[in-house]
Amino acid sequence: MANNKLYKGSLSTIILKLLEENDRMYGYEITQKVKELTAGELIITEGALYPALHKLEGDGYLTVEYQLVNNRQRKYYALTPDGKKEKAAKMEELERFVQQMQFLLHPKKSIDG
Amino acid sequence: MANNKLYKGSLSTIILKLLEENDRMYGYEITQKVKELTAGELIITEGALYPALHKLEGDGYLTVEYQLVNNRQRKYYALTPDGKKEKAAKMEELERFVQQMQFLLHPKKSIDG
DNA sequence: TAAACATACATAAAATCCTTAGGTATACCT
DNA sequence: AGGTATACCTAAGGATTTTATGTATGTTTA
Repeated sequence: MANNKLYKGSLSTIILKLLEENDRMYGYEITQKVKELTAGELIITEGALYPALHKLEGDGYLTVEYQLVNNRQRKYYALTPDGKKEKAAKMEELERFVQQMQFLLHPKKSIDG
Repeated sequence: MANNKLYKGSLSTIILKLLEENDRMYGYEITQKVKELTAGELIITEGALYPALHKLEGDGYLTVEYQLVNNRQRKYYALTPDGKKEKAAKMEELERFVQQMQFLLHPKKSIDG
């Protein structure tokens, strides 16, 4: 990903979450969706995305379906039952991360402050 | 750091922020402070911490002072003026990161919701 | 109609940051 | 004497990302 090094480690969480919301997506679509949702601030590079998708698939969290649209091959990914569990676990981990960062970086404020 | 892979990239931000609050700290103290603030959930490993401190020093963001306490050598680090600027920039980056994660992961909720 | 841009996939080398594993040394407690 | 805490350090390896490059098709623009 470009611009922000903090995203390291959160890419698979983002992918899993987007797939839960959209049922099925293909790689290029994911990059565009992330760009759209963050108003162009977050760019997922393909060199990061495709290996991440392949790993999630290899781990049994995603299924793949090929579809030809406008004479272009798309690979649609969808969550498996294990993928849904993994998504929930990753989300919890991320919430803990954000909370711990609050403790560290805003120690005098309350969590919602 | 142990336990949570999401911290990748945020270690230097944590160090800079803690140094701003405590004026000067030594390495071991930082590991203990982080453990304390996160109720033992976040452990900064020394293999991550010391190289990070050396890099921040090399980049001109930290000064070093040696002090002998109880016959043990401590290296006290403090922010330089550039370090304070860097700390502010890193904090902004982190705030943006958290906000972008909200956009991505809680798209139907408001930011404080 | 050629060039540029967008769509859509992919890999490989290099960089980055971290974990794991070790090393040195002193102080304290049992 | 051995274990734990304090206090510093580095090096090998792993995981993830950036950067660079490749293939191919469709659409827009000069």
